Amino acid sequence: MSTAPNRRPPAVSATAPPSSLLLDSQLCFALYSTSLAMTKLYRPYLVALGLTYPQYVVLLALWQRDGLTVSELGARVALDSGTLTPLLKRMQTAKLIQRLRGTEDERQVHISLTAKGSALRSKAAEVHERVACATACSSTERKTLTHSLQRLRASLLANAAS
Amino acid sequence: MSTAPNRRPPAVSATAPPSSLLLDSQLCFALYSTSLAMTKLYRPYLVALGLTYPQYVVLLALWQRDGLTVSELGARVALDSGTLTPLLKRMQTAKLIQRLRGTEDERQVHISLTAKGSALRSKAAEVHERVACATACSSTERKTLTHSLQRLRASLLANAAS
DNA sequence: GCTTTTTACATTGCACACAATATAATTTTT
DNA sequence: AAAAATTATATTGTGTGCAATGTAAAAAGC
Repeated sequence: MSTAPNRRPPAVSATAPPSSLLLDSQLCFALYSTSLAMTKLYRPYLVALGLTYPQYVVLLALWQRDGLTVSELGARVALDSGTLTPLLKRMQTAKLIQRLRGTEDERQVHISLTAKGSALRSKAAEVHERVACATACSSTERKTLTHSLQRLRASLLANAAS
Repeated sequence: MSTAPNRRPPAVSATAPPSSLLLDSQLCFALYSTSLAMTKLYRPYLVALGLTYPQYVVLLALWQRDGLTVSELGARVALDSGTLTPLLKRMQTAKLIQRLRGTEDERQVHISLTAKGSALRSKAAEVHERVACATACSSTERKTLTHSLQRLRASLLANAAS
């Protein structure tokens, strides 16, 4: 690696970039950076429960409906087997879930909560409270934003790779 | 791994979970899954340019202001050196950027665009257009949502680890 | 019934994210 | 000015995300 001049080059390109390419004007970056910030906010609370954020999401899905197959879970949390298989194995090692091969259809693997996994639900509710506070949004504002994001997500999925 | 009963257990827990823990009611999951969906939408367009999404974000920052140090860039895109250092090395290998050790302060590394990196800007503008279409949002709707997310992000950062 | 196709999950490889730690250069303190 | 503290970047290790591929079971076609 060579050396750079002491003073930085002109701050802005000679030809000003179109305003659409300004980092802070982009919806995608607002989404990306806010999602990372949300995960960072969750981290210390979840670490205290021995969880990562994606593992927490999997538990949310299972608390709502236990015994899902890997692909049903994948559809629910929008992750594929390449992500879920190792994640679920770690959760099994942590004794949060069981992975049971289906008897009716032996290709399927059913994921079910252990007592330990079920018991985390009440602590998760506390975490949710703390995070909700940190958003500095009213319940109504959170709901409105959640709906906007869900609508956007539906559009993005509908128009993917088209 | 053992075997599971053919029929899944009762769909919903005996004690219904508090509505706040329903996956689809959570702002955090709406953020997380929508951000992943956005990245997925970008992927094919960016692959055609030899970029990943975080690399595209770094280019957006550099097109706006070239010659940033690693930490200035990190502040701009909300990523730390553990993420940026290997990412920037890959971008250097791809001849998109240069990494130049500072002469005034030799701890710093200045990141500057190569001709190839600068030239990608016009193609990125095309990608932005296509993605904007796929959001199925008006320009006004996108701006409103972007501002809401920026406000949320500021609150999350302000209340992190408190 | 047997082959072909499809489906469900697992594996591999690459690129993030990030905590924790290391290293070297600068600044501050004394 | 020498020692201590701080700062800037790099390294290591763990855990995602995801494309591409592999494998085995089930379904479809003949």
